[in-house]
Amino acid sequence: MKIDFKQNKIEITNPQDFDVLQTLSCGQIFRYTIDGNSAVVYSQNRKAILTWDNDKIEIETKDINYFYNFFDLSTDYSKIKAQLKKDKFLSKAVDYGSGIRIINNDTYEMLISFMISANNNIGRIKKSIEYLCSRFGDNCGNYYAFPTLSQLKRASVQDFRTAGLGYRAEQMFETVQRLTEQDIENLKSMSSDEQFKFLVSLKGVGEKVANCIMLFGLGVKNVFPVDTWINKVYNRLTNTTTTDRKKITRELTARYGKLSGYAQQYFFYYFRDNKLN
DNA sequence: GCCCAGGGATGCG
DNA sequence: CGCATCCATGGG
Repeated sequence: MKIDFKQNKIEITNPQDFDVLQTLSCGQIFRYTIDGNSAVVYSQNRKAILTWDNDKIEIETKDINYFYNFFDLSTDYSKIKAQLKKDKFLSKAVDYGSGIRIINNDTYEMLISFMISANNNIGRIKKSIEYLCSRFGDNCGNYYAFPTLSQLKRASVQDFRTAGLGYRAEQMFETVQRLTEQDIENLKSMSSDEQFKFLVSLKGVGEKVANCIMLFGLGVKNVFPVDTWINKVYNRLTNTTTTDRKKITRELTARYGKLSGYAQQYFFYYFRDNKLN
C-alpha cells in the first residue's frame, strides 16, 4: 500500500489492506452513502468523497489530515492480520474482511451514535442519526453536519422520539443535558479504565456501548464490544449457549489482548455478513 | 402474529 | 454479585 498526498486528495495505490465497502459497511460508522465505485463519508461537519478501482483508492476532501487519521492510514494492517491469523478460529474472518480498517472517529459523535445503537438495527440507527443531523446540525450545503453538543441540547425528549429513539429518548435527553464539552475533552486524556468508568456512568451507556465508543472514538484497541453477533461467535467458539456478556467480554478480551478491537471487528463482519449462528 | 436488531436500566435475591 | 423482566420501533 502506497500513500500519496495531492492537493485536496489522498491517493492510495495497491490498497491490499483497505477495502472501502468493507470498512464502511462493517458497522463502525453510520454516516455514509455508497454509489457504485464511489462513496461519501461524513464526520462532524466534514466530508470526504472516496472513489476506487482494483489498484487505487482516492480520498477527496478539504480535510486531508483529518481523514488520513480517520481511516487509520498510518497503521500497518498486514502485521495485525498476520498476528491474528495465527488464531485458527479467527483466520477465516480475517481473510473475509481483509480490507477492514478501524476508523478513528469523533468521540462525541460516537457517544451519541452508539447510544442509539443499543438493541437496535443499523438501518434504524442510520435513519435516526440522519434525522438528528438534518434537524439540529449545521447546513453545509448539500449535507448536514452532526449536531454539536450545544445544538443537541436544544432537542426535547419528544424530538428524540420523533427521531425514532423509542425508549432511549429519555436516556438520551438526560445524558445530553448532563454532558459538557469539557467532559468530552477530559475523556481524551484519561486512562482506559477511567474512560470506561465515566462512560458507563452515563444513562444509556452500558459495557458494550462504552467499549464501542472507546474503540471507534478514543482509539483504544484492547476492548472487545460484545453484541448479539459476538455472542454467537463466542457460543460457536466454545460450543456453549451462554448469554452472559460480561463473562464473554472478559474471556475474549483476555484471549485477544491488545488486538481485541481488530479481532472483534473481523468476527463481527464475518458472522453478520454471512448470517452465521 | 413472532422474532430480531452492534443492550441497558431496574428490581429482587 | 447474578439473574429476570421490561423497554419503542420497524423489517423479515
